Amino acid sequence: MKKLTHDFYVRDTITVAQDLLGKLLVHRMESVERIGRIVEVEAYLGAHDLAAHSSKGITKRTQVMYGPPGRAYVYLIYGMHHCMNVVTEPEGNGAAVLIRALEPVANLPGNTKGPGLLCKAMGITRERDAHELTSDDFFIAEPETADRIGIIKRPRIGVDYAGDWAHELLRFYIEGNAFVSRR
DNA sequence: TAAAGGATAATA
DNA sequence: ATTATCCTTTAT
Repeated sequence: MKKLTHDFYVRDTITVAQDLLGKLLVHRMESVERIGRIVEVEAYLGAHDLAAHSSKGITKRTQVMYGPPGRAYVYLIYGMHHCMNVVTEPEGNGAAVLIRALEPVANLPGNTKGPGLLCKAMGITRERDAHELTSDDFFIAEPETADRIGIIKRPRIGVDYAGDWAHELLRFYIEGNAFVSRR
């Protein structure tokens, strides 16, 4: 399996977000290897993006987003669900890509349509916050066979409070895929 | 459509 | 220390 390296993540966030579609998210734990194909993502561009957590500046929570790219940013939302992001762009930009839905590939029980559900199925918790995605137990890889895919662009979900940023087309998903959370 | 639930960040 | 808020899900 071909693991994505630092060079992949350091690029422009929108580019990385769209390139992540079709890639494989791999999490190895307690001798099980869980694998899901990324079918839906959202781009969070940095401090100027009012919908991004990093727009509040550097805090204990957001310092991961401002750190080096290629790391996981995992947080708890609404007191009960975990969401996973991937930090992008050079250190200091505070940009990241939220993984919103997976298509099950291996050892993924239950629903993976939605950021909270996918983390539950993958076994991802805050213990994986700031974890290097170039590591051997938690990473993103290039699939063996990459078919050509169509990309649909839509406004992000759950960010109505972000003013004009709420309308930006920063949510991307694979056209026609049955595992996209909403359409 | 609304309630749940805990961490977070702002306020005091 | 207290409170408003939240990149969601589930159940009514």
